[in-house]
Amino acid sequence: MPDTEVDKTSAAVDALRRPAAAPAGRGGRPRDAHRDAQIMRAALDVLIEIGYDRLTMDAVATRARAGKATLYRRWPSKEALIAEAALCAGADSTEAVPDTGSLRGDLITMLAGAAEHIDESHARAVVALLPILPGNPELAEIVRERFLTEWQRLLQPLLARGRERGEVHPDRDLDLLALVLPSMAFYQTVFAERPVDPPLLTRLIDEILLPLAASPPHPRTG
Amino acid sequence: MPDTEVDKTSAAVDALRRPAAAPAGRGGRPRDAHRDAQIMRAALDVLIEIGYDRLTMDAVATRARAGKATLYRRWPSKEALIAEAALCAGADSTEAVPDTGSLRGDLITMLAGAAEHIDESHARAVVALLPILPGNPELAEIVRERFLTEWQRLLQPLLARGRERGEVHPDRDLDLLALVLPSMAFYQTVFAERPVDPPLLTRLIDEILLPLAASPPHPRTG
DNA sequence: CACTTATGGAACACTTGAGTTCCGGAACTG
DNA sequence: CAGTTCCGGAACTCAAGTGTTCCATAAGTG
Repeated sequence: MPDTEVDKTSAAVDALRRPAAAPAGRGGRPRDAHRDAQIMRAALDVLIEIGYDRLTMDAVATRARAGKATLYRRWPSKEALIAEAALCAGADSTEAVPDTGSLRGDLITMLAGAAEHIDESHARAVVALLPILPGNPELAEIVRERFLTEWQRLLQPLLARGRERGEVHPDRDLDLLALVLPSMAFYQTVFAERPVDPPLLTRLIDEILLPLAASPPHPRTG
Repeated sequence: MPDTEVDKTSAAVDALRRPAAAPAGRGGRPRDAHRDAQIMRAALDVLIEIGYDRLTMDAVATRARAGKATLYRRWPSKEALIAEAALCAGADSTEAVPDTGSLRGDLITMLAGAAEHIDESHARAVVALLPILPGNPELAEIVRERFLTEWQRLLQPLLARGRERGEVHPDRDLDLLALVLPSMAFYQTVFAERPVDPPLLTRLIDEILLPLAASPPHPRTG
């Protein structure tokens, strides 16, 4: 898990883990930290392929070329491993806020640069995690908050600057605006099986977000 | 399952069922057809509360006040029962296409009249069903197609008429337009836990769909 | 070197839940 | 009436999968 994560998520991830390896200096084989990421990557792949219900720890261990005991030395349960794997699937962006001179340029630049963590597999991982959320309210809260805030944190600075430039109508609710792209992208991921690739995002920006941002609410022209 | 369903879904539902009860006339107690709907209602409730992973046939039977054998006389497996329950959760609307004289009026009237099947529990049921879709491509296809087409079938006639009235810009792609509301409603359901109630829908219509419909794509005013 | 900890693979324990069968009673036919 | 099918509740079967333990080997410390 990258160390730029918010405290709340770090605490949640800690709660998903077993006690750490033996401290250095006592002798003994050191724990290979790379294995954690490899195991989680394998877990995520299996999760996306066959879903949470059919996923077994045996399958994850085989995929990761690890012993099952290696998995259980790190995570106390299947649920904990899968939860952490899905939470870590999309790293936070450390992109600087672009300033291309136009809202369209900013949006396209930002989303191109942030392709890694709006990667479709993140959305699929979250979808695959949805079924266990009813039984785990803390995790549900973190997943929801994280998924909601990620896109919004990316989009709101751009929309705000667009408003200053006069590209976003002054009466526009930026919170609501920032929901449009993630909503449509997520819907595509879940239902349309259309890859959320740069051409699609560009189309959504051009045909949906930009015209909407520039228009006033409640046009009532009809 | 209402008999207005498309053939594909009916075939899919038939495939989810065990052979029917003994034909009438042979004597023996008749099967109570009301129990089917009651059992599925119970299944849906449990599904939404605790998710597919934790749902047990015992829990559904208890909730439905039925014997487990009663469930298995109708459905061959847990998966089949849950799949049919979720598919039937939202009945198709038989609403007439409203004509209020304005796109806004049409949208609000249609969505108010169709509240039953855009009920949030339908979306939650579909979400809860997502985990079994990777292992069941036919069902996945039906769920996706059905969920996609339902809102679109409702919205497209209204948008088309709006275009005739000059309320929808002639360059507007109606397929894409018809995706905006369902996308945002679904996102709210899954992540924001905000009830998709008439005030929210009205707000989405006023602040998102109507201004968007009236505006041309690619404004490039920035 | 002895001692320690981590590893993968295998064997193991056990419980949970899907699915099946049984049975007394209910609801039907001829 | 006898025979038939459905019902709910209970008992049952069994295997799959979670989670645990074992062990030879590997990778460290002092």
